[in-house]
Amino acid sequence: MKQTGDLNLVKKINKSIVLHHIRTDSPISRARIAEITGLTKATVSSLVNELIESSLVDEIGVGESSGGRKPMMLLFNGTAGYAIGVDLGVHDILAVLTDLTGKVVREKRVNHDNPSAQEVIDLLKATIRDLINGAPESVYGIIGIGIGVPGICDEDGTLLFAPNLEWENVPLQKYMEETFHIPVVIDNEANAGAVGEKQFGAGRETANLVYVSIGIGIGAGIIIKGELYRGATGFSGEIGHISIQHDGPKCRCGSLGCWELYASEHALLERARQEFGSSITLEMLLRKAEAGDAAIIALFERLGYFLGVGVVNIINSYNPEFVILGGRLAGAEKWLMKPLLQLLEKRSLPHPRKLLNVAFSELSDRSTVLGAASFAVTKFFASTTVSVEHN
Amino acid sequence: MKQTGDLNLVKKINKSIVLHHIRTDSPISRARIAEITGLTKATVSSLVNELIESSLVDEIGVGESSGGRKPMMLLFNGTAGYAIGVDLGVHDILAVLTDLTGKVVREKRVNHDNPSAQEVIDLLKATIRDLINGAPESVYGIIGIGIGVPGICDEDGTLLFAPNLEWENVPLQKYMEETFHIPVVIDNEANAGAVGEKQFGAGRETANLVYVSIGIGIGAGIIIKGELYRGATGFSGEIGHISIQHDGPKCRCGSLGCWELYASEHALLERARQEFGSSITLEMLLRKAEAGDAAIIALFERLGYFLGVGVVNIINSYNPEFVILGGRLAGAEKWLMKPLLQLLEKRSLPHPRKLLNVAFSELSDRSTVLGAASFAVTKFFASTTVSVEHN
DNA sequence: TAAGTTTGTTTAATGAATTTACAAACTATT
DNA sequence: AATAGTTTGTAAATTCATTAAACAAACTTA
Repeated sequence: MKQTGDLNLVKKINKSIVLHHIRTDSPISRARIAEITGLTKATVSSLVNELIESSLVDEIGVGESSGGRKPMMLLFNGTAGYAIGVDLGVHDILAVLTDLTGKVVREKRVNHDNPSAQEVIDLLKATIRDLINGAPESVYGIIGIGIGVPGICDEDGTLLFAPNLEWENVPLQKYMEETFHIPVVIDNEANAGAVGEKQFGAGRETANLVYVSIGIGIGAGIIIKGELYRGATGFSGEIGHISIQHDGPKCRCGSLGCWELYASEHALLERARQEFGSSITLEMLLRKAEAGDAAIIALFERLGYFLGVGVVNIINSYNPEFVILGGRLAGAEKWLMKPLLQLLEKRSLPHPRKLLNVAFSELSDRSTVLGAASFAVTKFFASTTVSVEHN
Repeated sequence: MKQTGDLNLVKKINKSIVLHHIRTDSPISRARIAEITGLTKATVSSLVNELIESSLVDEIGVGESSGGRKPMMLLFNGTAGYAIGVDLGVHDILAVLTDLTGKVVREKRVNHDNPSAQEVIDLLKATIRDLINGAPESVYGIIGIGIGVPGICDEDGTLLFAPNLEWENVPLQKYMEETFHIPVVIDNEANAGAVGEKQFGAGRETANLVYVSIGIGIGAGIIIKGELYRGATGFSGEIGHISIQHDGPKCRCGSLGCWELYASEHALLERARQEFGSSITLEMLLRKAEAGDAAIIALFERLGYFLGVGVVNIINSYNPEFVILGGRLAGAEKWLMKPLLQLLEKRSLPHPRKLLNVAFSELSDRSTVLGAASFAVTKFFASTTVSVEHN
């Protein structure tokens, strides 16, 4: 059912707008917020005072006058609460405690060699418990947990299918909420990564971006008009399984010639092992390329070409302003970027390309974990200031 | 700038909700609307009376009692105004006059053999003028014009690039508004087609669908949560230029192995002409296939296969509930569908496919023209009942 | 015929924003 | 210094759409 309008809705909308400006443009005065938003000074004043009341905003003293009374500057109080962000990887768990601005306060990384789901979940709980116990005192305490997972989830936070973990139908959100009794958000690691890059990384200035997560497979998180696009049922972005060769080799998904068979880290290593022995790792390849090994450099350049093929497909179908490539391959940027850009220049449609930018992640392996924490913070604010999404 | 909330916004939201229910669930009583929406009877009554005042709603007499006073039934007044919808094709113009419910009142189809842009625009104007002159008297008159074009447009209604018309940078919206002095909406024919199918065709029950327009090229219109998705800058959906063979033949777009080189009507005819002579047409192919010509049927089956390859890519990247195939190839459905479905069954990911449906258009060649008219109607209601989109 | 139900309107109350006014604090000018 | 003008933030009165409560009219059922 559609959400109807009433006075409550009006207040929530305006309060969230005011808070948004304090979060992004602070330090800022009441008068300036009124000017920017079009709300009257009286309205802004009233809403700001409620936000101060609820500890989300602080007055930090007077600012510079522009020819009249000095303004009282407002600051978002990032330490009114803390969030947990988790990147549940195939071989390790990266977890962070952030404040409400997304600043990392503590961080834990633990390995697991992919034992049973139960053992990984227990490890996950212990890791989170540890971060919670070490969190500073605050008004709202731990406001929520966000978890990025390497697979497909539904709206209830059940991990439906994670091929590389070999998990199926794990109700992760339920488990976590039963354990910690705070709101939990579960989403795909590429979606979380896209949000991480949008909020804290290379995509801060961009409303439309695609984050391509390159690892064992290839996934993508798509941000449209500043918001994550999830597709019809919440599991879109399986872009690694776009076929770039309709009669190519068979993929485990059933299709033929999927992009991730050519352009993933896994594909690179497979090929390198065929040519140079089975014990080779990405770190070794990077070292050899750095030392000038032409055969290895050629291998990276070939990968750059195939990355480009898929990126052209992304550009032509999603038309983003920014494509951000994430994952450990960022370390090979210097060999990948040239063939990739050459291919884009040659092959993408002129109109979509005009505004386009391609870059590797700025956050290295933190995009997902920061995005996951950001999910928790967003959910917190949605419940306190605006809650339009009820359906 | 974000839209702030005030009483005006509340009223617009609620009025549009009430009108929406009268448009879709009529005949319906005030009491029933209050029940469905959660608004009070008093609020609904007040809003309905304003809608009656503005001629958009009529009382059509009392309905059946369910044990008390008989309800006064309300009906949307579809003839309070009329809209023009146009499908500007490469070889012809199809234009319709519809009422506010989308019902076609008059229709005109004229051929043009792609002369200069100016001549086509003059023909377009004459065609529209003719429909306007023949429109019935109504309260609001002609409320707007929607035009679907075979190319890429910007937000100002300029046709940036239409390869098959050989047009570039034609400010069509400006021309039309200067001529007719009513609101004009310009959009890609595939986008219009998607909206047409969503409103009036196979996609009525579906919130997430992709309409694939197969003609000289292949385009797509994407509907997410009931709304058209336009990508970052308004020219997304160039899905025909997704490469399905990274080292395939060169496309006019610059890339290699684009889907439309394999699966468009144009590609089919090219191949047929190579094999069976240069004078062959789609109609001839259909007739021969109908007569049992195995070579021709094989040609269609091959096309079905390649349609499937692209549809799998669409499913994996957009994850829609429904893929609707439009264009003249609908006539070959019986030979295309089997290889297409076989391919889907084999190649698409299990989760996205679960809810998926694939079908040919129900509206034959009217999807675009009806969608275009619907654009005009939507714009009209946006300006009279809700106008949130100002930025 | 009486009792209960449903519809739709009327009236009063609520509350969030706006408008207007204003005091406080500051800068610039004479 | 004194004065004028500007800017900030609050206060009081007004506006207006919704809600809640009451009610009259119209209808069904026992």
